[in-house]
Amino acid sequence: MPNITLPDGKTRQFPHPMTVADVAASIGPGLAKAALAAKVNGHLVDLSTLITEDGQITLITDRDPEGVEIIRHSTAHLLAQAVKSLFPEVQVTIGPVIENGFYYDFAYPKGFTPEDLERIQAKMEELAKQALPLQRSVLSRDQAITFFRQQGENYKAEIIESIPSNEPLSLYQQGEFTDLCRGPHVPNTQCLKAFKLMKVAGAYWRGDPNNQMLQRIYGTAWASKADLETYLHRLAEAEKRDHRKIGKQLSLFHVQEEAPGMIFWHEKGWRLYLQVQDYIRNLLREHGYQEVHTPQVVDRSLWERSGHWEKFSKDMFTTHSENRDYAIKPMNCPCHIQIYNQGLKSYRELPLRLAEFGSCHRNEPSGTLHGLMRIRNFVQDDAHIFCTEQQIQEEVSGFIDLLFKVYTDFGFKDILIKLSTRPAQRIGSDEIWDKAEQALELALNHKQLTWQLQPGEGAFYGPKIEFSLKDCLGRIWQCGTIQVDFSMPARLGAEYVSADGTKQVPVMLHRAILGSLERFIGILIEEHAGAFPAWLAPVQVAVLTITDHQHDYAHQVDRQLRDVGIRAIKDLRNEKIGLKIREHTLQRIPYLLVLGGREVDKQQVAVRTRRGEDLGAMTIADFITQLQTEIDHRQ
RNA sequence: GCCGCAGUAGCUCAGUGGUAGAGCGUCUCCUUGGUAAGGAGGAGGUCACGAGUUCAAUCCUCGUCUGCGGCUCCA
Repeated sequence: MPNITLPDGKTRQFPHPMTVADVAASIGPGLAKAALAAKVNGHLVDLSTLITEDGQITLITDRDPEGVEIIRHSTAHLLAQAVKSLFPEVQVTIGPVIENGFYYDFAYPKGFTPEDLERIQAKMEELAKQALPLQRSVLSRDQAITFFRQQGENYKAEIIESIPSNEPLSLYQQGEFTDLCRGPHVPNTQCLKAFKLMKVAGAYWRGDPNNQMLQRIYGTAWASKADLETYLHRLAEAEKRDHRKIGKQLSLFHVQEEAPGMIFWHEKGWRLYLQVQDYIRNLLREHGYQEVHTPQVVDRSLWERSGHWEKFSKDMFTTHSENRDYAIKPMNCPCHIQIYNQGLKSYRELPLRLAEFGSCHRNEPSGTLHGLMRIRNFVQDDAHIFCTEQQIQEEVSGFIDLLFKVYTDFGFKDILIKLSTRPAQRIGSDEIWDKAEQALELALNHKQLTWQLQPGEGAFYGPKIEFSLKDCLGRIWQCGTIQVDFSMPARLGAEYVSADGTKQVPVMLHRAILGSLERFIGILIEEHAGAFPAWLAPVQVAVLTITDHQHDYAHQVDRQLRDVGIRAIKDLRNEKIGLKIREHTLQRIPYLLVLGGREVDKQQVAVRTRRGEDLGAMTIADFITQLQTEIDHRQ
């Protein structure tokens, strides 16, 4: 006699056990039709689940986020079914839900072509129309292994073998196709109305590069065709923000074959770059950092002592001269320790903060290069803080404050924070790891930040916090970081004299706020879609003449702007004002000053913004005051 | 590095086994025009690079380089 409580608090009593679908039907035919699954006492279950005991039931439809996830998961099964029916020799593996969709990995050495994808999509649509029921059954582990081995599905059998033996396994069958799955799933394939296969890619079995390469098919799935269209439209809009595209349109930078993974910065891109760098440079000076500069090319012996040569030599660019091997520096820290080591340091000098905009080269694998985001030559807003163990937490705390100020100034709000703790292979005692991890954790918690723990993901030399931002397509890129290092100062002989007169090894904190300036600027470009706030805009003002009678006045206006440090250009071409406005608007220049006969007569400028607003005519002095306020406030 | 796809004018792209085309831009001329494209004419390409097949390759095959989408990696 199950007693069922619904979300509105009402209870219903049933004379005998019923399925979830029956419960839905008892509430109303509309719900019975819309229901995809249900949550019974907090657990997601199928509509076919038999309810034998009292419980809380929430029915799930495609209006619930869980409902959309179930649709995505079932669409992954539909994909597998379609692939198996078109390509019987393929073996299935796994097919999870991801953000906005799903993927499924198949073992298929021949690989799928784009044409195959179209055929698969068509097959899926056909199978969806057939309204095939998804039927759940439960097998023992051994039965399941035998079942999949018989089907020739060795990957599935391998997955089951790794599941603890006492757990029963559920299988879902739709038509000819059966897949191992925890569920729940939609009741039949007709519930899958809006999906699209997006791309094929290689993926290693179990994420291990030593294993076989599988074929991964990515797809997106939604509750309705309208949602799917909205998503595809959003995607197309997001692609327009791509920093590589905007970099070309606005002539900020380019790359070419002769220098893979390295950037040719054009004038406008470089102004943006310098603007970002100057901002950080001033901030670091205000916050007690000493800016230094160290060599690009350093003898191999230093890298041997730091440990880089042994561990990372294949990822470093090297050069050779007069019987000596050199490495082009992949990072600044060993060089900073050389500066630290000049002269005996006292505990009174700590914390000592050395900063450098050092150009670093890393020979990243070719397949990982990506626009400005992942490159082989980059500059970090890098600094190393030499301090005592007791000073770690305060330094970390101060750093996080500084980082948030910077990210806010640049207009970022969505910042992902991760704390990575001790890996299996590491140096340093457990006590010191405890202390360092606690210092990082406390610093995060004191600021009430949400963060994610990544156990075992720390560097071998110490734990770290990472601050990441998303690009226009939602890909996550690490930007800021702070890492505790127990290893390198000792390896390279850094010491200080403590209060009791003994020599001690300082702790070193590696830290960067922006991380790679190139990567940060890449994300900045996408965040603003190239329409930078005035304080960052490579060109802040364009002075446009209507006819050549205004040339002298345009020179005058341009001169006045430059005299106060405003980045201006003038456009004196023999073109109509409409064309000039169009072109400079497309170049995302914040302010356009239109000069015609009227402006010359009144000694004014007519101001138009890149958003198309007409701010009217004003004196150049008024315009400068207004713009400078905007720049000063980083609006 | 691995899997797949791509590389044609400065840019965006079309195209074909018989040595190439559009729009925009550039250049010249006309036009002096008031808030998102004024008009006319001209120039511009070793079809990424190297081999092979063929009477003939930008097109087909193989290799290399680079880019794009993923995977792995990211001191």
